[in-house]
Amino acid sequence: MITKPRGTEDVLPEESKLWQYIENTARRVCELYGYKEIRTPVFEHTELFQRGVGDTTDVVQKEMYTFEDKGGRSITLKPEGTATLVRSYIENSLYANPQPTKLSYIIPCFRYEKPQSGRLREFHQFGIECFGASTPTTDAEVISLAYMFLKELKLTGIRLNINSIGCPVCKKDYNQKLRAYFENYRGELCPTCLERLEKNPMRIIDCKSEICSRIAKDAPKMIDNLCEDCSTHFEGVKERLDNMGVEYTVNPDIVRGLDYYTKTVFEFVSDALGAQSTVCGGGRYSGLVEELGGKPADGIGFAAGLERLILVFKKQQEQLNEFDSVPDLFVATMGETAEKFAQKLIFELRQKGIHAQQDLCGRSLKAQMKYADKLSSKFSIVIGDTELEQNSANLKNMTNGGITETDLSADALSEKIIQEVK
RNA sequence: GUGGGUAUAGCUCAGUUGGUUAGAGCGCUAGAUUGUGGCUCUAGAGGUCGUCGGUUCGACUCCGACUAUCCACCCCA
Repeated sequence: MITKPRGTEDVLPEESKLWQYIENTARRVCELYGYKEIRTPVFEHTELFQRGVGDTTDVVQKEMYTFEDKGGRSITLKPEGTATLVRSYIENSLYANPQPTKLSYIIPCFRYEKPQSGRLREFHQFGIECFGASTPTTDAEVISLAYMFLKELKLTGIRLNINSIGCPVCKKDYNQKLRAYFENYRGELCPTCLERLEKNPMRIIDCKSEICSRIAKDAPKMIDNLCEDCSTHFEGVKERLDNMGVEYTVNPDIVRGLDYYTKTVFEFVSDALGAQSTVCGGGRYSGLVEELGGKPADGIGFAAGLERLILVFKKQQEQLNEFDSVPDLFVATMGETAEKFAQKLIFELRQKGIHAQQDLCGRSLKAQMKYADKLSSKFSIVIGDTELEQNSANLKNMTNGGITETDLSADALSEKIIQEVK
């Protein structure tokens, strides 16, 4: 037997209802906010991510699906969405439209990681990006979109954390302070954190090891070391979130792992998920458009992991059946003449928008009725020689057993069904 | 990439200190007098016990490797 590659998943029919519900909710909320969908390639030139996501990040260093195509180009399967959108924004001159440019996407992403629940090698993200607007109002709007999306999904146990990680100016000063602080504890830090001390001391704050996190507790916080511009920006964002009633916690310890973030960063975490609890994460990036060869423009966005949202859904008991099936008809038949007649009748009913089915396995009448029950058909009708002769049959309401007589025409049947449903 | 747990029917799981034809419930298929579902009863199909190798007279059971999966680290959505 050939099995699916490690870290991939089949979405079976039962579950795809949930996917569609989530995707439809995402699209609806985006429309409300004026975000337009953009569709981009599954793969890009490797360089885009090296420069966009950052050469030093784990994602680029060890998690990318990179290969050489037959023309000798280095190609990479998208590990995230932002770099691609920035590329597309520049390449298609979207900056020439009235700004800002508001884009949304639902894409598959690929990262070569060790799978565990909530972490796959192929996973899906719904995200948005807003280019060409640097006001705090923009940050607040973007965060509120994610907030509304999760609210509309009726997920419970989700909290919003926000932070500011500053701009290149204050980041530089801060990194120096941080490095100086951690130098005092050089002997106690874990090996990974010793590496971080050289490369990116901010990540030490995120370390889960007992010793490091105890040391990090008293380390200077970015949020206390913001330059004036960043500080007013952050205050502005908080004020506007408060104003809309979007609940959040300022968490000075959230540090995003992708290089491009500046100023506002945020994440939504679920208490139902264990280690991979971030259900949605994002932030502002000021230098990225320029870094990728465009004229300087600010950007801000987020991405939500669809598989993780689905996990949260499944853990929520009250999976209320709002995905209930529509009223439908099962046509049971006896004999070949009736079976052919039924197929044509069903064909016509479907054109009228009535959901209709018949047996395809050559079952006995009794078995057909059982099958109709398993399909949870709302209505059934039996057609045999008698019915064909009289051009009339009994329409049965499967929920209450009620019977209505009807002509054997698509018009009459669909009318009767619509009446019954009311 | 590191550490640990798990692997028996489509699903959830039993399987005695290693002993011959491997079980249950649910699901699936068919039937319970010939044209009507749900409940009940009966029967049937379905397993190279994750894979490969080792120990043994004999392995689902013990050992090893591999693979998959889960948990934590790491990383992130």
